[in-house]
Amino acid sequence: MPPEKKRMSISVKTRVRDAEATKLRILEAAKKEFSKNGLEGARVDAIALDAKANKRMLYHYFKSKDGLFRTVLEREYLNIRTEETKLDLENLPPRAALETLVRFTWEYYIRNPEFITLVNSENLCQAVHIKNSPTLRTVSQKFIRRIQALLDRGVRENVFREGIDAAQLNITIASINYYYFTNRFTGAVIFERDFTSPEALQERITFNIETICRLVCKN
Amino acid sequence: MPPEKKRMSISVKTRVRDAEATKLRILEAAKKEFSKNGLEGARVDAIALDAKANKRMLYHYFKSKDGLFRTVLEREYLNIRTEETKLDLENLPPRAALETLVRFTWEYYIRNPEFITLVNSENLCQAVHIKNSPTLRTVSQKFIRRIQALLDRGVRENVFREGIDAAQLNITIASINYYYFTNRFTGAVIFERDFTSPEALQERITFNIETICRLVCKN
DNA sequence: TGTGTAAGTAACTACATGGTGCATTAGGCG
DNA sequence: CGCCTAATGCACCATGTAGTTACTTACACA
Repeated sequence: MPPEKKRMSISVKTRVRDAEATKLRILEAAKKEFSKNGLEGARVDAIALDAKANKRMLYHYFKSKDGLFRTVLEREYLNIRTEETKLDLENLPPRAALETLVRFTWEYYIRNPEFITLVNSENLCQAVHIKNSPTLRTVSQKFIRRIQALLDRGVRENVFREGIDAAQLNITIASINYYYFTNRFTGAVIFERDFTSPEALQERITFNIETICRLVCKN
Repeated sequence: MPPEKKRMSISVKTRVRDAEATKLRILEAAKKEFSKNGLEGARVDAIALDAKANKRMLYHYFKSKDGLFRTVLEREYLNIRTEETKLDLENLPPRAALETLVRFTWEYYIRNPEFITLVNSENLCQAVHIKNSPTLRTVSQKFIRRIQALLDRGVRENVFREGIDAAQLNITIASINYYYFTNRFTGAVIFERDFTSPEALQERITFNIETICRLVCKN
């Protein structure tokens, strides 16, 4: 075998042994299983099976079930914050920027339903896994400062009301979108509607944008 | 023994065997355990122990772990709806009635933190336990109609905006209160605040009332 | 081409779990 | 008072669980 073919096999050819690929398969499978059944309900055997990996690998790379959960969760938080970063809030008029933010949050939850149940699991165990994550702290701070800057700009341009706290606003934006999805099953029983029909989704996002605009904007 | 003493023992004396009391102790213990650890995380042995009852009793009265969870959850839903019924929304000015409703929801979650985690568990398993509960359907319908009546009255009295849907409003009121509590642990990490300090609670309920009033009221 | 190391596998363990069979006992009722 | 039913208790089971031990195999580099 010529040496260049050997070299290629490192990066291009489908390798039989590929640590990174295996790790990723495990993480993807874990995300599915944890979000579907919760932290306690998730089965490591099921994760290993779905990842087409051996259970031993899972413990080799992530130490424990909780270690695996921690990694999954941190990746998910990083992912949403990264996507948020790409939002062009600074170059839009304040009101449009605000609406963009609300709509992004909404659509992110639709595209990533796992995120919500993972966060729920983490709160059930009182955030033990992320409590001491400096990375998470840093990206979160950045995000809040960005929203505060948007609020300040809106006030300067005389379109936003004064004295709104960025953290409170963030919590409210998250809540009206998050709650709708996480409680859609009990909601379907109580309100006797299909929460996921296109019409229902349309109605809700419209309502949510209205809610936030009336809260933040003048008039 | 005189017969009246025997009679008394049925209702007054501490009975060694008292089905209703045992049931109640099991239900209280189950509520604690299920809300603390989730449906999958809860241990029937722990429930029996805490209830000072035998595990056999638990299965005798509630058939299975899921049967017990169903009973606990239905009782909790009935409880919040019953308390809501006592709210004097009909005799207050519309705006005050709305504020009363928001404040009640907030305080109910503070007084009954278990409710939130129980509902989260139920949504994780896609509401299998309450899906076919006619009681729950009935009380929920009543509640929504009552809010719709309040909205209508507010419009007639020219203090509320037209065209607001009672279901959407209910979801929003629940969400801005519920989310704050259910996500207070991850929230503490992300926003670097104590979500449960008296000042934080005060700030949040004020913000939430403002949010709802600006959404519903004219001006 | 040979070799050390890291990737991968299968079988296993120790234990905890939800759930039961069966014997026992309290107490309301005739 | 004595009987019959419902409440209770104990010991047990089958199964599933997270985590591990001991081994094999691919492959990057010399």
